[in-house]
Amino acid sequence: MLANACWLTLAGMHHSQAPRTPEPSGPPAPTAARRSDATRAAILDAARERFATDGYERATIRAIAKDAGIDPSMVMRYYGNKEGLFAAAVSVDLRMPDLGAVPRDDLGRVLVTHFLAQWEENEQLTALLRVGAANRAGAERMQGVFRDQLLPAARTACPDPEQAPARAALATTQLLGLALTRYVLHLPPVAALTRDEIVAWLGPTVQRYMVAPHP
Amino acid sequence: MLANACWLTLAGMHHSQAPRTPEPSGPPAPTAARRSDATRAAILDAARERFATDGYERATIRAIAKDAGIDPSMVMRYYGNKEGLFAAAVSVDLRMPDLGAVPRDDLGRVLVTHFLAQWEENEQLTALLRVGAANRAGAERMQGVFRDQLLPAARTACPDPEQAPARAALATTQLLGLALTRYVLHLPPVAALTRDEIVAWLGPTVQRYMVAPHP
DNA sequence: GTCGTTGGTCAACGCCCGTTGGCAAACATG
DNA sequence: CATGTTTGCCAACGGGCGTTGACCAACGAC
Repeated sequence: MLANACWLTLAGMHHSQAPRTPEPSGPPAPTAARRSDATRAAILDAARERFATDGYERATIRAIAKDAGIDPSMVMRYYGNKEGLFAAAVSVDLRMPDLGAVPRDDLGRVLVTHFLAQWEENEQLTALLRVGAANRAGAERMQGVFRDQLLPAARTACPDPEQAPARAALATTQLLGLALTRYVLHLPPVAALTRDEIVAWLGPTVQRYMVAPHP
Repeated sequence: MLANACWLTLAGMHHSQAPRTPEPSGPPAPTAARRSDATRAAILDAARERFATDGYERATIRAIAKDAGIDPSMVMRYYGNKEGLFAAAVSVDLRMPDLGAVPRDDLGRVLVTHFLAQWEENEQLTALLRVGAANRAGAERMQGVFRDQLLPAARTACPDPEQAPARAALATTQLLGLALTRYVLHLPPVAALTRDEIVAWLGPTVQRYMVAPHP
């Protein structure tokens, strides 16, 4: 989950910590529990919330540290720098279902329902969207999510896999537009829609983008 | 155009300038030409570009002034503060056509075509989108554009004007999602689409959101 | 008990930001 | 030419930022 911690530059992780215990062949835990795990988790929680509500620049390390109840220098020790913190705090997993197993006529509804649920239970998605709009590096991170998670799923659903990138991208325009207007801009008429209304309206759109013949 | 210059706080415009010439009943020009108009325009141009490419926080007054070839203090004198500069630089006019005169079956294609053209010839739209995603005040500004420009246009096009807010909002999710992925995130498969392809794919979507019966 | 390791605080550095006020040149007006 | 206004530059301010390194307390192994 912390695999790609170096995100914009390659300079981060000066204070990276290796696990202490050299595997005494005891329990099968690959990394031992550290005494500071609670603090680390508190930092990540605070960071996720700040990044989601304030965006990258306005989410200061000092504010995140204060939210977590510790000193700003702890953030630096555990995550190297601000970029490392963002990389550690925001590791999006869309939990894409197996689209091959979904009845073809339900694809649109299933996708919209899935994304609505993901977005409302995981504030990392809003954080990533905000930073993606603010930052070139954030935009590249979003491209990575599209490439590594959405595209493979689309390939299993599209009739012609060669069309998968375009079709997945079209669906993404609709789904990200919904997220932007509803969770970031808070456009009143969008925020007022119920989930069922959104699925009823957007489902056919995504359905068409995914499987309808090229217009 | 500079009407609502005070944007976030009410503190701006300390150095607001009134026109000097007290209307000598000469030419019908309401405000006389100032010697500094070229500089003012250069500042606004540089500000629009910086806000569009860097977003609000990273677009510094110092960088904008350097781009315009003048001293940062000039920006303060002419536009009060950073918020005043943004308000002056970004005054979006979507130039909405009279949708009542558009054949009902062409509504979707006309709207998508119009937005594509607007977006590609006016970098203020990208600037506003970036700031809207970064900033609560920016988001409110986008809400204002929706309320004052999109909604009135939608009322003349929707069969039932009572449904206009929801229908205009749905169309906005699709159009802003396109702008976000194409002009901000630069998602490769979206950037690769031609304008005609976009119109062919998104036109029916917007058409349905605007006039199709409630699902 | 002793001592290395870990968790955590504190004070500060250097930088860049928005912003301010003073001053010099260019201009306009009589 | 003399005077007031506009245009512009310069140097600085106060503050917040990311970041660093010294220092202390608690813990764990032997």
